[in-house]
Amino acid sequence: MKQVVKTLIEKAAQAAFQDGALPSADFPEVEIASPKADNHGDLATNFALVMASVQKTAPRKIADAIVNYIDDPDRIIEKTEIAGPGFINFFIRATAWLPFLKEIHEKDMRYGASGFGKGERIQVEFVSSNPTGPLHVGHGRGAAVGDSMANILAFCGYEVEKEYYINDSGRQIQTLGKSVYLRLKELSGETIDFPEECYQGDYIGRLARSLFSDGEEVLPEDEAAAVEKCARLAAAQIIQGIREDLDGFGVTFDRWFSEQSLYDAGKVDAALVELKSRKIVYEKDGAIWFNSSAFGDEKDRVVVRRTGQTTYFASDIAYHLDKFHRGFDRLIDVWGADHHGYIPRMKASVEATGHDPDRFQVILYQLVNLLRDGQPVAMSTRAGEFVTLKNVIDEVGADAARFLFLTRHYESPLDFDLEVAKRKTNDNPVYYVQYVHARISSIVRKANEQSMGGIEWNEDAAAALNTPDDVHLIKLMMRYPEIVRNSAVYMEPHRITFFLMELAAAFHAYYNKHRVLTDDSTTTAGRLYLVTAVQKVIRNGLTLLGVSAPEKM
RNA sequence: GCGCCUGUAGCUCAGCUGGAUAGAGCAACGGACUUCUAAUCCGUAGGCCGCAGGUUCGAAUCCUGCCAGGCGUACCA
Repeated sequence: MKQVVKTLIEKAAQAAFQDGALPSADFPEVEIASPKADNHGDLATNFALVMASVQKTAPRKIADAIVNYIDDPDRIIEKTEIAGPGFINFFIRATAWLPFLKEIHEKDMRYGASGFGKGERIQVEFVSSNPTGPLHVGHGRGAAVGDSMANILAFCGYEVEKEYYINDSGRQIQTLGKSVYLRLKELSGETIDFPEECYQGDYIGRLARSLFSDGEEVLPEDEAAAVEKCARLAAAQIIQGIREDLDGFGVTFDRWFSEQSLYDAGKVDAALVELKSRKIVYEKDGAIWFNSSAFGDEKDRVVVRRTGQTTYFASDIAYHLDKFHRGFDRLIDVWGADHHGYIPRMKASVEATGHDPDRFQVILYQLVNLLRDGQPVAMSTRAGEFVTLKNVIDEVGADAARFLFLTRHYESPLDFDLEVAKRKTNDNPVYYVQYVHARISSIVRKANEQSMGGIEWNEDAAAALNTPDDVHLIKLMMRYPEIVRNSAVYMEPHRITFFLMELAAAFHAYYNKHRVLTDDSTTTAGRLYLVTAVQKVIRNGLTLLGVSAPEKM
């Protein structure tokens, strides 16, 4: 509809210019908006305002000229008004909306989809939590954002791959091995002094026990080898747990990428060689430094320590280089805000290795505060005492958790209240939205029981949809494809969430005001056609968010 | 100190990338279930959009400077 009106305006402006009613043919892009206030019409444009300076004419005069030259053969427009400083408001004839309803039914699961991405290859990397302990709520937010972002991009015609990067190499893994090893010694009766830098959580002890309780695995005598073995087994076990937790959250990956595999394939060395040949690393104080300050970072960064060990940054450079080598056009990393200091150096490394830094994007989500009834839940990672993501999902359910994570812009800190998440009221919008789907399912069931006719398009039935409430729902649903697209463009999944809440509110209001199943078969058919369209849009949106659309509640 | 994020109704948050009278939910108050699911709806009340300048037809939105909170500032990740 926006397109239709836009074309009408463009043609009108041309015609006005040819007739001399407008002095200049230098027209800007026509922008059509859906006004908030009903008395501002169904659609509106600020075209005349934007053009005022170029035309050197008062905005209202320009608006006048354009309105006069609008040629509307299909009589889509009921009337136009020039308002305020020079807005043109369009009032669309009620029946002109109906064809779009048909479109929703025809496109069905694909309504809202587009080819916008043109098959561009995007990799979304998210969670990528170190395999040194279970996931907590913060990771849940990253998982929800990353996963639905990937869904949305795929729905918009991008070719998307989801990846989890496993830091299964380096010092943290060593520390993990040592922690497990020491707990094992403890189990066998030794008293040991558990170092502060080791992982403190109870899960380390449980892990140690489970790994060696069946007697299949035996520790080598040599301590270094024993620690090494503990590290390997423990990391594998933890990753398995992470995978299961994410599975329970409805999050899956196309690929789990091991950091160690980069070393094994010599890719970290290769990346360092490449940096050397480009002369963007240098030696100082026995270490090798990456000249990231030349690419906008605030200082240079070490890639090889004095000890000869590479830093995580070195393998991260190699990793992202590898992503580009795999042919991705765009890389999106989803990180917690506590990593934001890492962005400039990663951007720098992308540029330094010869790639466009704009093709590497980071979604930085702010941290999650876990609450219960408004009171903070203690989350001491150091002491290893924290509520895991699994705990949260078990308590509130995956749907509620996922939806809640997406009810805020990711740049806004999130208070996640366990008690609110469990509530089945308007406090907790998941159920509010899912309830729409369940309610409509129920209506359809009832209609089938009473054989009140199918849900087919026919002109008479559609013509029964002539109240402002009918049109309001249709107009809302027509905005959905644009919402999805903007959600992809700006990488903001929460736009879908808010749209769903708005559509849900409109439906609930409609439901309370208008009976769908009536004595009049034409009206019934029309309304069934309308509400089942709503049902489809709700289901499509929830699907993008990774939330189920229940038939019953 | 420097960098990033945030500041909008009592609380939790939106605000379509500069548009018209700033919107929801919760909490408060008053209403609606013999009717398709009340996990719902209708109404009332609630605002110096952190503060001060600037940019222009027009600013919650863009720029500058302050103020407050969070995070970061390693040869940790």
